[in-house]
Amino acid sequence: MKNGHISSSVIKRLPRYYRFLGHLKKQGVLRISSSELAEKMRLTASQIRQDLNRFGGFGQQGYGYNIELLYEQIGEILGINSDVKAIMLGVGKLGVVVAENMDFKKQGFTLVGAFDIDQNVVGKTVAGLKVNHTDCLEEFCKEHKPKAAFLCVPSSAAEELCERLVPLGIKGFWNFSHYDIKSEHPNAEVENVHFSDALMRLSYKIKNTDK
Amino acid sequence: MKNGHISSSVIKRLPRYYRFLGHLKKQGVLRISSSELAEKMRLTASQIRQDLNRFGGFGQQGYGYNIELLYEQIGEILGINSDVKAIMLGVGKLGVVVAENMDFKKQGFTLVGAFDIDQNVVGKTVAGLKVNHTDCLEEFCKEHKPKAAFLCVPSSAAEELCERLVPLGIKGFWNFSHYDIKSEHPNAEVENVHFSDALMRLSYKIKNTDK
DNA sequence: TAGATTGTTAATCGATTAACAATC
DNA sequence: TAGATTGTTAATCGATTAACAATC
Repeated sequence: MKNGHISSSVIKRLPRYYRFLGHLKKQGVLRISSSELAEKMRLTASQIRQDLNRFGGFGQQGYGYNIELLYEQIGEILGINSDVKAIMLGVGKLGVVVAENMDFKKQGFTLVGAFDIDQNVVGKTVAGLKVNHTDCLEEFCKEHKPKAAFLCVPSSAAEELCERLVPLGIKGFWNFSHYDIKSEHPNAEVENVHFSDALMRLSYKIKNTDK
Repeated sequence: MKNGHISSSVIKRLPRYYRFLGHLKKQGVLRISSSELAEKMRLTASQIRQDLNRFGGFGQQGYGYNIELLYEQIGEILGINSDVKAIMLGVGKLGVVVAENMDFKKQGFTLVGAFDIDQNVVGKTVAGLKVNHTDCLEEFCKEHKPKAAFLCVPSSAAEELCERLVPLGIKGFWNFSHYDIKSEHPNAEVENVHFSDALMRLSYKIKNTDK
């Protein structure tokens, strides 16, 4: 929209750039041109130059891009180095796997709390945190002021939770539930992880190959 | 591209339509107009009519869309009713959660096999299936001819696995690893579930709100 | 029939690609 | 310097939105 605004098409591609650059860096490659990178990533050189240039002139004419530097820059853009406090809602099987197997620091988050309504779960320790009852949400948020919520609850619970979380200052949701946060809370930032959506699209694609 | 080709922008929206229609159906709503649905989903009525019309005239002038019917049609388009054989690669914590908590039938898949290289896991039962050693992959695929693979392995293992799976007739990948299948196997159908990508984008969005 | 709402064409907007002058 | 490759403008392509005639 306004100048300086970065389109979501560009943002969506950033983590992939970050991943490819990370690999190249690990392999000890020092520089790469937009056309070489384009070939690896199956994009056009033009698109890469356009994308990167939205954020500044990271390249150098006649040379290309310094991988180490570009990797750092993209990380910075994505906020990898920030430290956003996040809480986990729902500590069922999925919540536990997510909480214990992700290194949130690498994405710029710190998990500061975990909540569930199940008395069999409340009090247990997950990812080094004692699980609180969801009743404590208001109190906890007023004290710790988390800005992100990871929703690993059924969609029935998600609706009510979002109604509470938004006024409590939660700005962003990492949403594993099927509740459509964006349509009810258009100002919230939302990243959905809808397993079944992905599977349905895969089903479509498999059905419609070579058409 | 060619006429009859459905753009991926449209495909991406289909599961969301399906979800909203499912809710409306459950609520007992019988019909809906494109403008009512647009308001609920925060889309434009135009877009909804365009999207649906790619697949046929499901609506009726002066009336709108029959919810039950449209729901069924979109399900059919997505291949919800097909029965694609799928295998799970990697039965670690994530693989187990995915295998045991998804109702694959609802997305048109049947899980017919599970594989791991860890001898502590091989032989165990997951989602009703005995876990095989990955060494048996070739034999198994020749016998059962699965068309989809669910990759819940580290990216180091994913590369080699894809090299084996593609020649074995796997057409589609549901990829939880960070290995970039598409850039090495451009003809494979791929749906990525990259947890950390979503988190990085969320980080970006939180950092750049109200800009 | 009159009113409502689709299907569909045309207009607009945005994203991608191509081209090339700037410059390392 | 000459060659390479960026940054950036212009051209193209595709997706979204608007408009309206068709029709239930």
